[in-house]
Amino acid sequence: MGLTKTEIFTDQQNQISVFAKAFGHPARVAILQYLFKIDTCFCGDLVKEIGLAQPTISQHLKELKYLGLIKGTVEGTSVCYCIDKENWAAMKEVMGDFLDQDLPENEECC
Amino acid sequence: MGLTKTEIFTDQQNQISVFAKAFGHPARVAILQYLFKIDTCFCGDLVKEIGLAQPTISQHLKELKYLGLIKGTVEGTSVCYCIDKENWAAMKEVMGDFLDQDLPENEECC
DNA sequence: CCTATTAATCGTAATATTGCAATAAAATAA
DNA sequence: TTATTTTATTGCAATATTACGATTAATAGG
Repeated sequence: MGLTKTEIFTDQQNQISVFAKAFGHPARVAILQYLFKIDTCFCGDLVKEIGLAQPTISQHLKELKYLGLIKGTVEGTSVCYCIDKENWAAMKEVMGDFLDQDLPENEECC
Repeated sequence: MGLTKTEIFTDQQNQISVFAKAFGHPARVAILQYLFKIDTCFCGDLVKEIGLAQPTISQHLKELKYLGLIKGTVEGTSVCYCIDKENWAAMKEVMGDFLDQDLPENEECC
């Protein structure tokens, strides 16, 4: 056990949870917010910005890259990171459909 | 180690990650979607709907209740669950601020 | 070539999460 | 009171995640 039973859920439900899990750590939230704030590629030292060890940041970046939310292009000895706009928009649609669900006012409800 | 360093992040970043973590499991996504679909309190057997063991569902419900996303009121031997509309709206605002960040078209970017 | 610089990977320890059997608790019905 | 029904809790095993030291690429500049 300890293993999520993905097979009993819909693709949509699994997709939502995979994206949500990516945002489920403040370091990844901070990385993404920083890339948005910088508003261009960031080819500097993300480790200094966030405050975790370099291997830890690298690991978080890897996850975000794997999901396609960020892109990384080699620029000399450093790597340039930025938000993948298309994939971010696609993710937003999936998450939006889930979050923007609405309930009519129902007075019979608890 | 193995412990998230929440103290180095902002309250907002931690809040986003806590909500995201709640959606980071397909069972919790499924539970929430079902409560939205039912569109009223659900006082039936959520275990049959989702397909996990009763203690597992109970645990997921506990987490969602702890975050305030759902309410549960005792109704005889069973419990009535529904979305907490106010808290859901508050959560949506926090997550929305994060997800709806936008980048202007920047051709100098990678 | 050698030496910095920067980022990725490996290995590992600590903690967290998931899932369920067994059990307990709470309310109803007989 | 004694079942019955429904949900919560406990305890535990399996897996996942987080973090970082040590090491390994990969590139740039002598």
